[in-house]
Amino acid sequence: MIKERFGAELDQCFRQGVEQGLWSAAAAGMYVVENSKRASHGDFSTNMAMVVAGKDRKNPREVAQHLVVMLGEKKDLVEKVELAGPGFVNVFIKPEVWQSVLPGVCEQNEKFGLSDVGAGRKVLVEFVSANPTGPLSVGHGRQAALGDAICRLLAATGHAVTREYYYNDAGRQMRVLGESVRARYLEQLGLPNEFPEDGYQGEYIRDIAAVMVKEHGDRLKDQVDVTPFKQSAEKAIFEDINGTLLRMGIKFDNYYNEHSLYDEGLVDDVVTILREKGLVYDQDGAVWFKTTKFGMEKDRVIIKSTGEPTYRLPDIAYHREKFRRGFDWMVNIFGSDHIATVPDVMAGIEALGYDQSKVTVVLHQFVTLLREGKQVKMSTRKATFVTVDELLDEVGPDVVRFFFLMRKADSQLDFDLDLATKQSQENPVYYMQYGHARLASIQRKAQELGVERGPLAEVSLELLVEPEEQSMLKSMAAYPELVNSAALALEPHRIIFYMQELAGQFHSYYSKHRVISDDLPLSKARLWLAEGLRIILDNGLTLIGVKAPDSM
RNA sequence: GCGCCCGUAGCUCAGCAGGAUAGAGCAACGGACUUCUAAUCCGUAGGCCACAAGUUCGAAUCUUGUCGGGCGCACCA
Repeated sequence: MIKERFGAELDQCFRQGVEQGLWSAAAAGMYVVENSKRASHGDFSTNMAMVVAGKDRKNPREVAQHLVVMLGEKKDLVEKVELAGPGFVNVFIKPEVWQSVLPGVCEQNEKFGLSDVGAGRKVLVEFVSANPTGPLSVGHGRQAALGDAICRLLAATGHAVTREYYYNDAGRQMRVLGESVRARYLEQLGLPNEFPEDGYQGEYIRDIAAVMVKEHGDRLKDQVDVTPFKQSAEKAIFEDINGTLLRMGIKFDNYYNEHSLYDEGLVDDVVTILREKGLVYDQDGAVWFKTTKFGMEKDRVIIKSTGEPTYRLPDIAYHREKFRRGFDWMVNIFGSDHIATVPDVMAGIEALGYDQSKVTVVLHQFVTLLREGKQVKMSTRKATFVTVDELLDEVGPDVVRFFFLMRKADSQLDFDLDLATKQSQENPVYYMQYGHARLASIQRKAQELGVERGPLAEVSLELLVEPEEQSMLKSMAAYPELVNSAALALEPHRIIFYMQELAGQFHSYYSKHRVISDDLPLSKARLWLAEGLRIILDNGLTLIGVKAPDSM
């Protein structure tokens, strides 16, 4: 907010310089304003002089000198301006300007930081999308936390968000699942059975079979078609998955069944359209998509010689439906093992005449689970994977979400179970939550003592002059910009890093200064400051789906 | 062999669009609770930003190459 104001003033100085013939307009839009890293460099600094000098072949320090004079005249915003180094211009903002951010924070309260940069654009975010073959594992957990936080960020920035879960209950995987259940069913009836070679060995299969024995007795023992087993399994597993997601606080708006694409002839449509465009051909009994036309190394099969489509075809049809449903932006969140599918689908979108730049794929790297410092090996087929439910049992939803979000998606993530389990200083989750609890506690204490912070308009905010107070106000002013950039970059981890920093500033301040004291005007100002901090911690935690407790 | 991601302090990682003396947490060491919650704070120590070249006023950041780790490269999803 303040940075934008300063940026506008700087632009005006630039234009003024052009008018006065001090420099050309060549550098327009090429210079930047940044937050100074060092207090001695002021609040903001700009490289404008160096960029201008580079374009016009002038001496940067001379250009900077002009700028220093011009900025010095912005007396309602600027305290002082300094020329430094090779031509940086460092600007110190007046304390009262920083103090003025506080009323905005407190009045907007839970709305502070929200924006409408999304302008109501319709965004479809697809994530988790695990087929119902078993409980959600740790990898899905990362995707769930990431996807949901991205949705929250997009919603906070004025996008109309739809959360969608895409699944397939018709493929080979599901058939094997049905066969696995049947084998356990027969086993529990004491009948001969053959467990599929690549069957699902998890205990949950036995549970599903047991329910079937209870409901149907041995009536299904001669059942040749696996459908009833498959259906029971799907139902039970989806209930389980949804239960897990709900424990994490995640609700989808829509579940999209791949099968419906076939029922509505949408898969055939794609083949027909591509064939008409000459982008498809038959060879060796299979149908091939000319992906080489879209810069890929070789063509890909979309219908196998058995007549079954490969996963690409319904994926393409699904994306075509996303476009036809009128979304302006489609965000797909995939594990890095799905990298290979991305170019295929993108080629399909392009081939069908849609704009692939409207599709953004967020790939996240794998999760390594550590227990006692050692990696826990996981396999879906064997029962050796750790489920999200187990994580939730051990550490609770706040810790789970936090750990999954604290790294950027590109990085591999170590989930250290021992660290996550610790309710101590080593566990970074509590740092922010504790900050919020402390801030809430201060307000309670003030009430107990009968110290009213009173109406904001009557509070002497000019008393907030401590360096710690100034720097917290500065951080607070940067929050809305942070939310915007995190949303547009689809990077929730930025919120976490910001809040760790803000909570740190507060903890440090807390141990150095007292909010409530004998000085009533000062107490009031600081109580409002504390309230502003609490609001931002609350809002930020909400964005990543972690609770902001009033006491711990 | 090819494609994508990663390589920054002992460990786990930030570093926004190239900017000034590279940051945080944990671990280590030394301190601080009669005062609004010590799940906290203060201090010390810790670095060839994997390596090499290039681009430029300036590179952890951009380009190329090398090395190391992860994930892919199906008529599986």
